[in-house]
Amino acid sequence: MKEKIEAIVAEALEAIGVKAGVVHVERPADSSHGDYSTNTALVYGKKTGVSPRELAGKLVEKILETSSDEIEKIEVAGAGFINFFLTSSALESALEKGQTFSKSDERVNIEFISTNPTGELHIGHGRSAFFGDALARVLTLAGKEVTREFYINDSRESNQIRELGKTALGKGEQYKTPELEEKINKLDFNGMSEEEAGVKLAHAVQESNRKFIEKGLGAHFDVWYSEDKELRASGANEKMLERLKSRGLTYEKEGALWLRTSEYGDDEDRVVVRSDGTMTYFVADIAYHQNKFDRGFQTIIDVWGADHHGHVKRMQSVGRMLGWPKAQNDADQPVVFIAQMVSLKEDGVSSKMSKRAGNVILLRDLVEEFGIDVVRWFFSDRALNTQMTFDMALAREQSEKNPVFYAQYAHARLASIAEKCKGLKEGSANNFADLIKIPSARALSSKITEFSEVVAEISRDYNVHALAGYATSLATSANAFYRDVRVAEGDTFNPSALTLAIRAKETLAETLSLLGISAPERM
RNA sequence: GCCCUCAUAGCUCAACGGAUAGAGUACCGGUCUUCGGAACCGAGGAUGGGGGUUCGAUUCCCUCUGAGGGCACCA
Repeated sequence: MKEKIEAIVAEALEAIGVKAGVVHVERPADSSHGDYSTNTALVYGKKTGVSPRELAGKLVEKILETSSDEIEKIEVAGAGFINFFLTSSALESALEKGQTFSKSDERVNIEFISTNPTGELHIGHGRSAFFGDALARVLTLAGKEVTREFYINDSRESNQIRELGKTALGKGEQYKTPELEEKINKLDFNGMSEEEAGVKLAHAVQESNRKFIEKGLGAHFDVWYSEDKELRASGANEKMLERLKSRGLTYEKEGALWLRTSEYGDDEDRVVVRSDGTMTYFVADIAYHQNKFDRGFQTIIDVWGADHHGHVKRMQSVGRMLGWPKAQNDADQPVVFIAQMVSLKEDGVSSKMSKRAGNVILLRDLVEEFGIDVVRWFFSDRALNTQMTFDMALAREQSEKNPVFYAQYAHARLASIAEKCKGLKEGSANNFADLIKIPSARALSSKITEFSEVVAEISRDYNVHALAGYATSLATSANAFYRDVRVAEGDTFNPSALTLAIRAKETLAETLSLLGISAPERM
């Protein structure tokens, strides 16, 4: 419906001789401003030298010429806004139709979490984990072909694997935690080199992380990409290096080989081969992204932690260097999302989470204490770039009054009503048009039809946290409806009210499911 | 020193450059013979400072202050 209004406005704009550009139609916060509203006259008034209200008047006149049975009323309001009020039949058919998303042949690869196989996931990983997972769900629903990918930094030539190996052999302390020690004690590293021991231990760590991600977090991956196997052993790294060299993109300095990234937008050039002859991780990273394009993905999304933001520029300069295509919205590739840091608050004092200081909170512990639904909600209801502070005491205190329960409760209540109606007789006719004369019933209907718009918008702007906000407001609308309209009365039920209640329940469940959160029938 | 984020109500967070800046929580007051009260209704309470662009700025630009992160031949 929103697209339709946008088309109507754009058409009217053109009809009165204004060069059609982008037209924005939105849902006004205040329902007295209609179902949809547009600021088109304000935006184009200036360009055409006409006052916004005058232009709005002309547009409305034009729109009214081709009367639509979907629009009940159009009005010009405020500085020049045009407000649209839908007819009950338009609302009803939008409600029945549900969400429709046309299949797109856009192939999207989204890589997230990708923790090193040197330790467990901590709360900092929660952000990228839940953001990536929910985004993948949204994009899939929006019709895109999505591949979820996890990159395993397990190259036996990397320093971290060597360090891990040293620790395994008792020659080092790096990455040592009680959990890691437990793993070391269970494994046999007899006669192994540091490298071999590192690979073996990394494999064990990765395996338990994978289990936790799938079972504990409920996030699944289509591809677990092994750097050691796919890039090192396969020779892809070497091949990439040769390609860079042969195209004259590298040069030698101080015994090392440098890549000319600064000529493509980076702050400085980067080392690709150290003076000892080994390749840096950067080569693998380049080869990896090239491989994603080679596999046929048009959009490559990376979700990284804030500590990796410095890599964005160099990676995108490589994109320009190698001619990687732009993303659909003309963004540089790879498209990178940075999850801001999680800081801790203990006894009212903020502190940085640091492994050395021993104040790391594992994601596992959080899930065990609060349950996956609460944790998912907590990490998903705010924008990715907010620097969230995690107050353990506050989380504990608020877990019982967490907004996630509010949404789940509304769902359970609607489920209970639907269940109850199964044993009742259909009551006297009460059609939809009559039902939505009740403001809260109309508001709920409208809110339900907003679902597809929320999904469409997130698939464009990637603001996944809008889902939580939508779930809350849908629950609020459902509660208001519950207050005003009785679905079951005595031994009969109101058919159109029941239909509305069921649609609300389904939509709430679907929204929660996009967030990876359960929608219980009873609580 | 350079680069990236961020600064909104007591607290945790929202707001394609638009209409009276919204929620939750906390505090205060009210609803209630419950299709499930984990509910509903109401009140008070906010854009860090200073410039600029605009018909209009929380949003864009400059600057100051404050917070976090990054500036390796580690990943």
